[in-house]
Amino acid sequence: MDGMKPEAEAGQIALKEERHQYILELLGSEGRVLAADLSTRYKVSEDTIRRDLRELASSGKIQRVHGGALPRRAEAVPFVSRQQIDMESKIGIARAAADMIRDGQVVLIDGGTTNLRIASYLSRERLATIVTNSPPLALALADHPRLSVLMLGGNFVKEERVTTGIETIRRVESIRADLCFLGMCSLHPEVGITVGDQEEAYVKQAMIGASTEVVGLISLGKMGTSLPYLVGPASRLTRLITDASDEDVLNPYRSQGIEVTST
Amino acid sequence: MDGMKPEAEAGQIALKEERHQYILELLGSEGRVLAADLSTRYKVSEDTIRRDLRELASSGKIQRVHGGALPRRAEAVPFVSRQQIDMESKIGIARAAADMIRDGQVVLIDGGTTNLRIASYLSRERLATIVTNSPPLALALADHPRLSVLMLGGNFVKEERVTTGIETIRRVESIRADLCFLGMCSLHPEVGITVGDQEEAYVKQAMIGASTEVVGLISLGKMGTSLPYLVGPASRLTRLITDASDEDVLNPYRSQGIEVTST
DNA sequence: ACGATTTATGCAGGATACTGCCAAACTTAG
DNA sequence: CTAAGTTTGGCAGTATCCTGCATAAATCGT
Repeated sequence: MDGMKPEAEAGQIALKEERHQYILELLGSEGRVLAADLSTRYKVSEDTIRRDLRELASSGKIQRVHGGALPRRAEAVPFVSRQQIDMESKIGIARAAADMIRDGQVVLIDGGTTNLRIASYLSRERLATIVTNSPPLALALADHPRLSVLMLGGNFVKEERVTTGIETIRRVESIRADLCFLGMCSLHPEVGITVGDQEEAYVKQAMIGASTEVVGLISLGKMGTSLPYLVGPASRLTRLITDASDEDVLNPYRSQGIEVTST
Repeated sequence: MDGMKPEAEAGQIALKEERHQYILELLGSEGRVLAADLSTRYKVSEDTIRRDLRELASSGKIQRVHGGALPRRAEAVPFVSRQQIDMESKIGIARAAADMIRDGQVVLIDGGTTNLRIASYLSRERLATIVTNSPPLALALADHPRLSVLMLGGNFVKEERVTTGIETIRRVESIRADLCFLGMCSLHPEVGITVGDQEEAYVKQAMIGASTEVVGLISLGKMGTSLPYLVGPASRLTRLITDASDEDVLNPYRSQGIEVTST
């Protein structure tokens, strides 16, 4: 009532969007931000900063940690231990994906740790044909009583645990699938679907072409990022299953005609 | 701007996640880390470092050891298989088989639990091409640094964890291998090599035909038995590796011109 | 212009997380 | 075996976080 702008003088950041922008820049240059530090810097309470950070984190722009935030790093862990990362979200996504499969369908399933989890949530009553280039997935389905599993051969890429190459592609091209679950390394509304390996990109392209419906499974952390090799535009997906819930993140996909399921 | 690596501000690391990231990087570049060293480096107590290491270890990202930690490359997928059967004998057989492989060779390896063990005993220096219809074997080789792995596609037989069918056979027929390790379900000097599945029998036939040398791996308990589907006469084998040592059991094979290695 | 609805912010509290210290148990090396 | 170094689990202090609520600013509809 008294002073219109309590402390916000020239040079001080008073608006939320401005702070967000600035936090991102700072994160880019310093590699880390602390909640307490930001609070004194912008002359706002720590609660406000925390809200800012929470918001930025929920739209996937930063990685929130106790005490502040870090830039979202590309995971430097090419091991099996990726399975542990984001467990919670992957479970939700995988379960939603498993529920999409109907009796009698032919389903293409790509590699990746999220896709691997689909196996756990497939109803044991389900009768379908699963086609995959992921040996771990085939193994995970070995205990399922009614599924028929077709393993796609090819060169085995150790890091990703999938097969690739012309052999894999040829075989995929001779299939007509109802459904395809594509493992997403990264997805960006404008850039599209991208991966870190050229061979894998070709395989994914073939899978997209072979299937009526193409479903992308992607956790929040990978949205809005991109990698060197392009698979295709995001619009090649007919559906997106994700744990992201921020409308600003999801709407760009909806406007491209992609059905979005948020778990 | 170049020197913005974490090292530059090692004394100021305040966030847990930051330390974690840094520890992983350090582990990647130095090959090991010491708790006491990390403590002075980050200016936190050793207790905190130990907690960090414990946490990283429990999520599978590092291997905790007394005094510090090591990278965790050698750890493979948590196989939940029942390979306990005949452990002792299978280890000896698998080790002898692994020793047969030479640099530059193309090696066909069939499914089966004994064959799977070959992966563990393959020298990490060995440079060769492994062709297999066993997804578990391909996975077991994923941590090997120098091998090239070709996965044979086909219908996945859940009980045996191998691929079969015309697709598998066609692909095998287009290969010229130096060596072939055949998993033996049962072997009889007169009846020959037999298995419990027709499709598998065809695949094994193709493998025998595609390889210069054919090695049968068989534990004592399976010798002298037979199953419904014939792969071919015992004489199709050029070598037999077994834990049987009874001359009466082995001589019938020797007299067919088969080299016999008893472990 | 006015009140009503929405949005942003700050504050209080209870809950949670992180850290350092300590004692007991354990490991490693002589 | 002992001795030194290491690890673990419990404890307490502090910092950080979240929830709900109240206030202030901004937006909106009439």
